[in-house]
Amino acid sequence: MGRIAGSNGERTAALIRRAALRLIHRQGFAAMNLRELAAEVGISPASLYNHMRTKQNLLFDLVHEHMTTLLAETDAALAAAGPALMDRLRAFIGHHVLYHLERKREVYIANFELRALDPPNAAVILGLRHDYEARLIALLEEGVAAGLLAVEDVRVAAYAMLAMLTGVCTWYRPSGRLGRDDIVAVHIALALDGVCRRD
Amino acid sequence: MGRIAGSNGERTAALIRRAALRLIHRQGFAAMNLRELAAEVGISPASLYNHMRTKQNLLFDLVHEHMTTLLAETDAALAAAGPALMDRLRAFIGHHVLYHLERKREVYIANFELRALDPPNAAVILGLRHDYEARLIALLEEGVAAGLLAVEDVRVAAYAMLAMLTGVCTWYRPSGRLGRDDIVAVHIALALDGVCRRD
DNA sequence: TCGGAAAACGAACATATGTTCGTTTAGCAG
DNA sequence: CTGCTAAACGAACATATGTTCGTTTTCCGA
Repeated sequence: MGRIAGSNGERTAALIRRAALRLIHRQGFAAMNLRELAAEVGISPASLYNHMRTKQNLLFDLVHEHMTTLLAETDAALAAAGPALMDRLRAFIGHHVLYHLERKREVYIANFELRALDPPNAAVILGLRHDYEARLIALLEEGVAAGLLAVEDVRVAAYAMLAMLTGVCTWYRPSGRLGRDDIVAVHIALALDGVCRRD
Repeated sequence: MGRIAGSNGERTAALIRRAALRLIHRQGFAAMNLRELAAEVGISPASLYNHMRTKQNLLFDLVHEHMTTLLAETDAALAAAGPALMDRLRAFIGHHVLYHLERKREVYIANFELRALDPPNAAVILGLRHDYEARLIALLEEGVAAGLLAVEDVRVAAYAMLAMLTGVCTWYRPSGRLGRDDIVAVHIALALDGVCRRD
């Protein structure tokens, strides 16, 4: 059997990436085998190698694209927000939650399959993650300096906020009770004001 | 070669569990192979089966013991706190963070290796997790009813709080800059009051 | 139109991996 | 002391898995 009529490299590559995201998200990278991935795409295991170098490289590509997209979109959202610090902080939170609602598979994989990356690949991703965290840390520091925010430790606060905001990935279902805007609003309120009533 | 002088069933079983926690935490359950585990313990792969039924069962035992311990300790902490709602809420948060600092490997595994459990095993663990979440949801509902708390959605708020509080597992190092009590205090403040300054 | 690149396939390889089996030795109850 | 059980071992099995190879067929630029 040779090349199949109507086959198209770019389309097949996209199918592979989408199926890989599903499978890795459901079972984890180590538990996803390439025969299963190939079956999902509808090609033979050998054919996967027309579109990727190795299994490890496939994971790296998926995570790397996600991280660069996240960074670029975040900067765009910050630039689009008003100049006031609280507006930019709200923009950061809102964008983070929305992005994580829409691309929860990518986010989940990027967060929890870091250990499956080869050390050099992991270092690249950790660098990008560090850049992302730096955006929030800078906002918090600016807010504290301006007297708008009160946190005992900026770095820990940033990590805690990110953990909270990223948590939506683990339970969100598009068919759920709340709409996206509701979820965004709840998280902005929680991050800024906590659960206690303000009088 | 037969039984080794000084060998002891209970001690070996404990060594296996401890080594398994380390390896699963570092590499993930699917990526941990039993030859590596056996080498870490200092026995042969075949000998593992004197202390466990299957690899799957080992994971289930680890997660199950963690969840039942967490539930029992939480109830004890709540019972030991004062009767006022805010005292109990602070006790829940404080205990959660402390427990997660001290047993971050168990927590990480219980949260992120659920998908590696067989469906019947996973159902048991999900039930225990649901019980745990119910403790916090009940506290939040009581606080809202009493007018002490203000959250738009109790269930989402509980999930968000748990995600934030559990996040410490991903970055905490005992040798780090902050002591445990500092970290607990920061998280209680963040969960209750958020990052905004209160005047 | 025609030849090379692209994109698929079946088959196989080398290795990894969970598990079992038979055997052997140490500990301990009677 | 004796025999049963606990706890270890080496060896092997059956299967799974990432990857490569040679081949075949389609697409497309020259």
